[in-house]
Amino acid sequence: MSGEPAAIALPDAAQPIRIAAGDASELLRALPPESVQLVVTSPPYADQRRSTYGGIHPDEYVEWFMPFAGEIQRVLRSDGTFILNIKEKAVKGERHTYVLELILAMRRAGWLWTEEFIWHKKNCYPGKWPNRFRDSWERLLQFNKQRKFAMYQDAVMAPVGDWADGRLRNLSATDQVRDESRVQSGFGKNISNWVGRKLAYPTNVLHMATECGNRNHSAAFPETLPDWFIRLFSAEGDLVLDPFAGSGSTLAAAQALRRQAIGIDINADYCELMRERLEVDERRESPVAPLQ
Amino acid sequence: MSGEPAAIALPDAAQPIRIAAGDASELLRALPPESVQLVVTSPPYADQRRSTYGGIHPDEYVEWFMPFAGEIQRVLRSDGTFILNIKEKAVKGERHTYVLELILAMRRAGWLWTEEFIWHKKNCYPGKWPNRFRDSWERLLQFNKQRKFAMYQDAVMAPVGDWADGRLRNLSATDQVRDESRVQSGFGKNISNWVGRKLAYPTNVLHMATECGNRNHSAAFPETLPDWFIRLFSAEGDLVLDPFAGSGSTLAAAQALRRQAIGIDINADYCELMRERLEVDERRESPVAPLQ
DNA sequence: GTTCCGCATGAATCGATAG
DNA sequence: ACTATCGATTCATGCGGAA
Repeated sequence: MSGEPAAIALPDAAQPIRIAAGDASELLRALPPESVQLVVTSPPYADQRRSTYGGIHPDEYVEWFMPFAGEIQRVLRSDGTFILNIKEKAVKGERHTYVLELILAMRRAGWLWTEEFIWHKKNCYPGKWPNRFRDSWERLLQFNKQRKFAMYQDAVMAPVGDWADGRLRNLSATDQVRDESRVQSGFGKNISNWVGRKLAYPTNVLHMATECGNRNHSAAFPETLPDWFIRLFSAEGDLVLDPFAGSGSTLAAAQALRRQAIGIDINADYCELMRERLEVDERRESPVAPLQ
Repeated sequence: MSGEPAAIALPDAAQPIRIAAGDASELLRALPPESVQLVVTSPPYADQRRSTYGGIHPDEYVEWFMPFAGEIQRVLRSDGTFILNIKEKAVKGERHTYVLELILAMRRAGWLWTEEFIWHKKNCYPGKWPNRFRDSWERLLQFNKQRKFAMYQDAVMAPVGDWADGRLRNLSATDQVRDESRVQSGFGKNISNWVGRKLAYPTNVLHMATECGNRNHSAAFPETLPDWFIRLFSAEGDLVLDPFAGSGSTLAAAQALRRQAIGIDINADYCELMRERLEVDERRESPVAPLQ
């Protein structure tokens, strides 16, 4: 909890991951312009997580967010990408419009709204209401500064079809279905399982379960999500930024993929948890070796 | 092609399906207010289908659409629902904002934007672009006049979960996966397969393949889609409206579910095809019996 | 080592109740 | 009237413990 850096510095080979506690719209001013290749973030949703964050009223959400967008625009490279995970909540029986307003405000500020990916959450929150089903999807908004941006489509190709053609390994029904869902989603870590399978490009719908084993953070999004976007929109050594780093999933994915990364969170305790998770010690020249 | 009715009349028991050729914003004036329980429609997309429809420029889409919305608002019952299938196209590398603007305009006109369902198209159109993946989803916007509306949630419950708990029947891998996908989608026709399974409410993400054998219509959406919404938001005998009826999928689903229905399309040839598909003869008291 | 079962746990939402 | 808090509802997932 001690020794929080007062400002952020650019990562380097010796210290590829930097973590800072504070307000991203202020801390980012220390970064040079056009220094970040990719921003992947999931800001606090409106009126959610009140206990840990301030809690932003839906009607004030756009006004609250745009200063962050402004600094992100400044530090983002011209061929860089900004991925924003967000979903409007239901207010008085209606979906609130602040996300729509946010997209329009971003365009007025000069951003291009390139694409909207759908994150289909297979294990969404349960519940039953007289006028509504469970909400099982969120938006992943892609913004860019230019029409041409860096995109590495081959890095996210996924195997197709073979789960149904008899070459499937002899698994339990549960594992077979899980295997199938992994294939459908386009996510999976064990590349060796994919040898000999035909690869295809994914679509703009991503199937992923939310993270259950929450690492002392109320809203971790699964590491496979930033992993996918980091592979798609950056190369090794590129700098990735998450201005609302939370539990550090984006940083962990960036670290595993050998990208440099900066994580910022208003909550100093979360920053400390992230440093532990990533084994980052900002006081040293290089990451601390695992203790055991 | 002869004998097009000049106006639409309310369906009745003898003639539960009515089809009219013309501009829905004009023809609907013949209907009494608060007479329709559910509207399910997929209007021409912006700048698409220019050969068959007029082709609406994205920048003028909201202005073009709102007169239809106005008449729909008039004829819709106060506890009725309006389901609008739409998706913005990419223009100059960006997603166009006319759908967002449309939602805001609908709210200004007094509609409640109750929910946004996602239609995940499993077999979306193939293709590859340097800066974009295949678009495999569309919006299904739900609008209402009041916070309280008719909703029959039990009518769309689907079996769940059992693939994971060991009670699964001893099926081949392919059948198991197919079974699972049917469960996920919440759609399925063979009710007998569901006996003894636990039912659960679906979510707001619908998994459906697009219709392949398009019936001489450039953008048929699958009949299972209107089928689902008709079961969810109407009861037997209720009146369903599709002001952009196209190939008649909404009418066919309504007919099969014993709802009354009105279909309107600007294209008289499509109306004739619909009458053939549904075996509707507006000149008689009752539907014509199949010829063979 | 596997497989199976039970259980806690969520970026939720509505309606009622209380201030 | 308007806002804040609480209880009830519900299900996919991952974990631990047991067979």
